[in-house]
Amino acid sequence: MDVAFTERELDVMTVLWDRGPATVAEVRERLADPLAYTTVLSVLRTLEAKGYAGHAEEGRAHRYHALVDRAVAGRSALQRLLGTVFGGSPELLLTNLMETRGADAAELERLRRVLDAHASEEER
Amino acid sequence: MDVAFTERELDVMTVLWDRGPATVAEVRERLADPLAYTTVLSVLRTLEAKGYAGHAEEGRAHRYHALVDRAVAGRSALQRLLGTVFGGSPELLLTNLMETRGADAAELERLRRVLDAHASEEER
DNA sequence: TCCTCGCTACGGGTTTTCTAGTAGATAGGC
DNA sequence: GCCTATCTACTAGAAAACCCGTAGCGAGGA
Repeated sequence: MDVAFTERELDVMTVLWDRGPATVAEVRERLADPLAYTTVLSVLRTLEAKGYAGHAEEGRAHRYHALVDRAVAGRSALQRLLGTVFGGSPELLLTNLMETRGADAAELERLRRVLDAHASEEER
Repeated sequence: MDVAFTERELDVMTVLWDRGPATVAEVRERLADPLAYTTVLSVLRTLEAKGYAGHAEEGRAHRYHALVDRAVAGRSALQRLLGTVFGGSPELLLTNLMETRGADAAELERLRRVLDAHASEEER
């Protein structure tokens, strides 16, 4: 499954992923940019029209929830990025990631473990 | 510096990054999607208008070249992705990357080295 | 010379994105 | 019962993205 969000849609989806099902007002107050209530509603509706989100009635309000998994969206985006900006090289991607945000020892250790986990996966 | 490309612009920039300065025709033939000559020209012109690309005259043709570094574009995109889809967690990002495309032993080794390089960087 | 080919310039049409206002319904307080 | 606050539905308009056609120009071959 391939997924593609616009910038604004991604902002909204992030809220749904982070906080779980939310009403328009809840999404709105967690958004970084100050948008009108109806603007947020519009974005949620397009998201729903595209099949990326759904909603359940809750009293008078609608509670929206993500229909695509965060990981799935991540895969699409990462693959795209890998194929374009990073020329298909995971090392380049990782290097770039490391250079930008300094990782402390603990985080480096966690990252190593991710690689280790995948290494043992490979053996089987 | 923050950079943001549309999907199509990214396709075109990728060609410029991969192949170096190129004419409209050259970009066009390396694009995955079959686009009209004038369409490619339009994209190149938008890129230039945004300051992301430039061109030099070459006979009757124009040879376009990237003005933003691949790494800079990568940083912007990665940061954005990290902050939204991956909830700020590099481990999650790396995990996703590993899960999608199986990495062989050699590649895992290269990735480890990237982390090592950054670890020694940290010590200083 | 004349015609064709390849290139840019210019213009334009369609769709999507982004933002928000207005209208109308309803629940809850006074 | 009535007013107010809060929702959704509907509408809308500007801007951007996307795609391409036509015109016009100049080089190079017939």
